[in-house]
Amino acid sequence: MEAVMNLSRKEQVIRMAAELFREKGYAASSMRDLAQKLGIEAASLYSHIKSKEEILRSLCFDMAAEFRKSLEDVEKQNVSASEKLRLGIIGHISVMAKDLTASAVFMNEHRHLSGPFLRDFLLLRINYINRFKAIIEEGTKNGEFKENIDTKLSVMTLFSSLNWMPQWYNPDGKIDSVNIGQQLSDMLVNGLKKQKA
Amino acid sequence: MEAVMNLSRKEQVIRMAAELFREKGYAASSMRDLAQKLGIEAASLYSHIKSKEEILRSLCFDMAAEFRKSLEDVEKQNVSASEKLRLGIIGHISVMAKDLTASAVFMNEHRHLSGPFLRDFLLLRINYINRFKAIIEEGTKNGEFKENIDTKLSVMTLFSSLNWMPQWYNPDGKIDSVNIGQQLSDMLVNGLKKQKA
DNA sequence: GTTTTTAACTAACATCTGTTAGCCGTATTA
DNA sequence: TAATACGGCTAACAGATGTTAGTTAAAAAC
Repeated sequence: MEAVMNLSRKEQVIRMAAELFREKGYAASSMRDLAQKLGIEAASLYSHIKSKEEILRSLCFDMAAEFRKSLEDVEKQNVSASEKLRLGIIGHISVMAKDLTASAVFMNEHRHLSGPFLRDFLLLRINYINRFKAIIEEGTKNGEFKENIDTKLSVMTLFSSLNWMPQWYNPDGKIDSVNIGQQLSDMLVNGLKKQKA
Repeated sequence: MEAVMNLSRKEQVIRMAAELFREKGYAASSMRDLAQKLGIEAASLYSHIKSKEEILRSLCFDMAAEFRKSLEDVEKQNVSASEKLRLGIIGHISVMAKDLTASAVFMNEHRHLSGPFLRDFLLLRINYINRFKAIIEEGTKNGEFKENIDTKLSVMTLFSSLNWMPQWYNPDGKIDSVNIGQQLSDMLVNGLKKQKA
């Protein structure tokens, strides 16, 4: 149970760091800034974390794991491509909505990961994207979507929309995350779907 | 005429800075890094620019001006809302394609502008977005688009897609910028357009 | 051919950076 | 009650940061 308390305080540090990184960016955030937000001295942070980058790593890879998990659940389902896409979008947005701050860091600050960690992160990311791409391709092959679609453009458009949400979405507003996922997928899918002219 | 040469060298500095800021981010880019890219000493940079932030300012505000100009040309035209949207999208992408590096900086690094400059920038930006929003609203009012659209979501989706382009678009690839704008607007507009069921 | 401009240099500044070492009070555990 | 771990502290480091001052060689303008 010491471990629990330890984690609890450590996660408090990480959460504050996430807020800071989101506001000012990773590189512009100093350990002294972070310490001040917590009301302690900079050196005291190192009782809880090993380095500044360790914080970024845990933020990025924890989010990546949640995104992955969410998509895996969707892939198991035996439904049409457009339905899979819809569920994938809603899942992604739900994961983001659970921690918008970490999501913003995940997507804006990951490039400050060093060397092999950055590499690993990018591999996870491209894998995730490719699995969405596969869903779209499945839809074009079985006739759900238009045949002359540029898959890369489509999937990048989808991802752009998803990834910028933390920048403008207000979780206290009138529109909740499932609703927003629903509308977004409607908007994109109906743009992709072959129309019965 | 001295001014011309001066500008020419100054712009060389700014261009290199744009590349650096894009790769590493503004905060993580040092003046010594920049100097090294140019083969000179850090202090020598100050013969050409007043400060690090001045570089960022000129990058951000120059791009903002070009976006604005492009949209103004479109607004003058007397065409349908969906056509205006199409032209606006193509215009935006064309401006970006003319300088993808500066575009990436414009959109990822503007937050490091200080105080009043950041404020001015954000005002320009929201104005630009609102003018796109107005086009979409025009379309919903005159029956071109579905009535039950969430305008904010739509315009944010559009912007996300546009703004992330510099991250993945390869200008040497097979698909040119007008083509991409065409496809993107097709994808979005046909998602918005009322469908003759 | 003298003056001016351009574009670079060296040296140095004050401050900020991430991080380590070693110490100490308080609360939990044995 | 003694031992341990938690969470903080101060002091300090070695290096990086943006920027200024003053200088100088070469090129352009007069």
